[in-house]
Amino acid sequence: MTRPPLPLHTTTRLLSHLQATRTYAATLWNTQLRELVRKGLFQQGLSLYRQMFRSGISPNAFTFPFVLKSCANLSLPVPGAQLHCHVVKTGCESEPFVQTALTSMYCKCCRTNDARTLFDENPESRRLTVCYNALIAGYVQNSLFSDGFAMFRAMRLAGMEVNAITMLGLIPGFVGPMYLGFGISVHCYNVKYGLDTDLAVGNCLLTMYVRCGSVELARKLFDDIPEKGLITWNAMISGYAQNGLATHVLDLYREMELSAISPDPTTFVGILSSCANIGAQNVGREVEQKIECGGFGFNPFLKNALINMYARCGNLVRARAIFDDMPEKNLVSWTVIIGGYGTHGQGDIAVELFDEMIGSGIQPDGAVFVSVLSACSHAGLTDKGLDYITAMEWNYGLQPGPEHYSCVVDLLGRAGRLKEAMELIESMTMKPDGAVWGALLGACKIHRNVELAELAFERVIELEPTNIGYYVLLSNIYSEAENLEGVLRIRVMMRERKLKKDPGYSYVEYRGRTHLFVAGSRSHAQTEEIYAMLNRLEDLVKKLDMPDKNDQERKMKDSLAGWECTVKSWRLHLHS
DNA sequence: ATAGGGTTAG
Repeated sequence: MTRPPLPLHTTTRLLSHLQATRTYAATLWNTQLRELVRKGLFQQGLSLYRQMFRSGISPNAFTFPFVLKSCANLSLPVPGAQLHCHVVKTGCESEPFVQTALTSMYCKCCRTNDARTLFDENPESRRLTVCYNALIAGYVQNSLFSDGFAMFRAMRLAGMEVNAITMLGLIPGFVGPMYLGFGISVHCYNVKYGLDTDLAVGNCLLTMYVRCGSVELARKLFDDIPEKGLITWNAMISGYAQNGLATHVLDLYREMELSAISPDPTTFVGILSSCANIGAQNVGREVEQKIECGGFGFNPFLKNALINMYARCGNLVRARAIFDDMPEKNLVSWTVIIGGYGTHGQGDIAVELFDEMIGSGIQPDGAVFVSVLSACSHAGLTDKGLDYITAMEWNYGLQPGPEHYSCVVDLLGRAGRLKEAMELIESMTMKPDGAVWGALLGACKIHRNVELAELAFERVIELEPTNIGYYVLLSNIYSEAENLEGVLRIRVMMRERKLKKDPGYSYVEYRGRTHLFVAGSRSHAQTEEIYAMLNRLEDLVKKLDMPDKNDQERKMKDSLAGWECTVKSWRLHLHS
């Protein structure tokens, strides 16, 4: 029954055939792996690698870069380190592609030290630009800027070639106005690279200028780039949006529509955030159409941006509809909808939503507490707000920042609890910022406390000497207290400091047209009718302010409660 | 075939 042994030459042939098949098999696996990684299916990529390993197929130098990239993107240092062992076992460690992939993997997993060890232990990596590039980018992305710069210096001292990708890794490390002049020196490197990388460096510089606080320089560079790509447009639009220059954003968007580049979700995010800031709901609706047409309707970033836009424009019904329709709401979705209800005086709904969010198991962060706390203060839910600030620290282990303290000072202040507000400020562990003292000053205005107002004012202008709003606020407090000497003193102060109040203005959209109202101006064609309507509304609100006679009237008052502040702010804008 | 990089909501 035993088989005769095969002749030796057959065995060798079989073995070499098997070897060849195995190499071929590895190639097949690699191809599949590449496809998965290219599509961003990193999880699947990793399981394919595991399958490959179990099948006894030896991975090669072409395999590792793909798998390492998957680990990097999923931020999995443990499987990453395991792969490192496989690399050593299969003798691929000196392969430049594998080395850089390993370095990058360690950096993306926040293990810059391991990446550095790898670099130091492989003498040949000191001769590879790509290794320096990976390490520089890794340091910068982990905010280890000085290490990144040191690496760049070492690279130049070693006489290594610096290329565009070195710059792409290095430039994001330049944060702060002192680096603004750096753009020019980047151009001095005059490195040769393909047009697309050239453009990427431009995009990167543009973003750097914005982050260093100069949208002007960014715009100059933008205008200098002859063939702008999608990312160039996006970087400029986001730059304006992040600096609150909403009208610039909308102008640029119109310009972009005339160019050959079509917008993508990133573009729309910037546009929508600007629409939210200036209440441009008609542009927002237009963008929503474009999103649907472009097939981006399911992008969660865009859904959140849309909810925010509608909520801030006052269209809570539409905002809520999109919110309810979202299959997976994240923390930002909840934050924007809570903030939306809060800013429109519907604090009760905001609070309900916050509790619902907690109930659904979402871990809150500082930002969502800001939105729920400000909702409480706008709706007069003082005790509820105080409960939240306590819970924030004790139940969720979040350290309140100045932005939370200013909400609570506002909360206590509006309720007339000025003494407690003051005590809270004194108990703060960090230095109070302008908004904290500003909130106290605002509360002093409501409750006519001149003495405390003077103290708050003194503190707030130390921190924000050019914020004109605070001078106006104190001047109004003096004027209500008939302290003319005080009013005069503030006026002199403002003149000395050359502070001039820009006239207030607002936009009101009506039937698809945007109307501009400037304080004191009666230039609108329907000024007379508008004032007449405002007076009627104001009378109505005053009448409703009388003691309640019956339930019916109270209900009416409730339903109009939100209107009061709207009417008042309109009056402010229309009346000098 | 394979590495290193640019834009993103509150």
